[in-house]
Amino acid sequence: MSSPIRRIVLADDHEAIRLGVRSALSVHPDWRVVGEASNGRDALELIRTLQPDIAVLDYSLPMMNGLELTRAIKKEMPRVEILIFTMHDREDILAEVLMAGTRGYLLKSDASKHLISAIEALAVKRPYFSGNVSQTLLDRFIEMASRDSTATALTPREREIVQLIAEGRLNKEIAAILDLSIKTVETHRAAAMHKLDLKSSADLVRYAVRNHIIEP
Amino acid sequence: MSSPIRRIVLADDHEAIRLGVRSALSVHPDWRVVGEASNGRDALELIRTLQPDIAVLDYSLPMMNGLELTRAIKKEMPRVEILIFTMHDREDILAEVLMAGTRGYLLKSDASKHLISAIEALAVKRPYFSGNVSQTLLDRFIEMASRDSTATALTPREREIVQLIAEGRLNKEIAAILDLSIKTVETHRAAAMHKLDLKSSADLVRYAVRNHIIEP
DNA sequence: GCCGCTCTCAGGGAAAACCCTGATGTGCCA
DNA sequence: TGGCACATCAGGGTTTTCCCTGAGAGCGGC
Repeated sequence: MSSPIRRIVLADDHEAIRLGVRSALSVHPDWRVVGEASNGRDALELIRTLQPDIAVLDYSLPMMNGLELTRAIKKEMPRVEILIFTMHDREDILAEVLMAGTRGYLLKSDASKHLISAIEALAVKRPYFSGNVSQTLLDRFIEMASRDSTATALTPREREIVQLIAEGRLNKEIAAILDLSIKTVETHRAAAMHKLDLKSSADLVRYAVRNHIIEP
Repeated sequence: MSSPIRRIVLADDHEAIRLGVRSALSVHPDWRVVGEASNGRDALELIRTLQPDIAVLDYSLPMMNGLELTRAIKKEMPRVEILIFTMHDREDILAEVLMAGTRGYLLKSDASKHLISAIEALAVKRPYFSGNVSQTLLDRFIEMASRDSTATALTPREREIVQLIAEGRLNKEIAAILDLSIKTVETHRAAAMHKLDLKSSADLVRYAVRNHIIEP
């Protein structure tokens, strides 16, 4: 079985680094670097238009740093997986970017050996981290990240309602359970489905199963 | 974590054997023998009323033998797991009862050592077999059994339509794909949901995921 | 040859989901 | 203090699902 194509966008203010990453990624036949940016603002615009699977972002980007950029991307396009690429081996930065929704963190000093593995991990939606980050911090966030996954995009209320829908409840029942009007339930349902780009409620159930919001 | 309660019905024409099985099962705190029958017809009636999780059936039952009984049960109540309990170590019988929908086959000579394991297996919907049945036969049927699971109850057409529904297709789309009228699709959908005792299409999707009809 | 199962389709009505727009209140935070 | 995200609700319409009954054709088993 061949792995699906992964479309990748790079953002780093140093052309040399972009070139290095690009050539490192070229060893993999199914990975396509579809765009590059040298600052955060351009990167966001580029990612909006290209909708890549993975974004490799320098933490210290001009105009808009990797952290702000990550937040912006995750807010708009939660399905884009983000690998933060930095020279800082600092726990506070890692914690920040993890909370912003990143699932990969790679030190530039580790790049040559680990870049491939990091992209591979993100390609199948698994987290990847390098550096001497504390194991406990890592565990805590991996746990959270894999539990939440792309569900980060949903508000708590939406998530709650998605869960009830996926459990097979009718809007009417949900309204009764949560003491809301049916209209409100409909609104949340529609909002969630729109955010996640789901077309039918069957899609929604599969989403909920994949993201461990419910058990199959 | 505590395992859920398993409700069990016994059917054997020898009281002594029922007593033996009952006491063997009593070692397990979560297993309840909720009913006993000494012939096939009574057994079917009992299973209809009690709707147990598991039925332990003698193959050579009076009135209606284990094979016919299995067919009847699986047709009406596919979720009831069946353990055939027999003194015949014969491949043809095994093949018969497997095709009828049994997922457990236990020789009376093996009862003391294997009864517990057999029930344990069925309780978590895994097949169990004892005796010197041929490995190839066994493999072939385990494969089929685990792929089909309780989905045996569905006709091929129903299964096909359940799959498409679970993939998020509308009745209209399914009708177009299979070149049927929407009404026919509705009929199959309703039949499948009724057979499987599903209330909403969300239930149907979860069923499809659990039974590997679709990937989440 | 009749019985039962499967697959096919239909009518018709009730219920629910889906879609869009618009509106109000609340709380946060820059 | 104005903007923004979130949560709440409504009107009003279209589409889809859900539910029921009924029915004919084909096919394999007893």
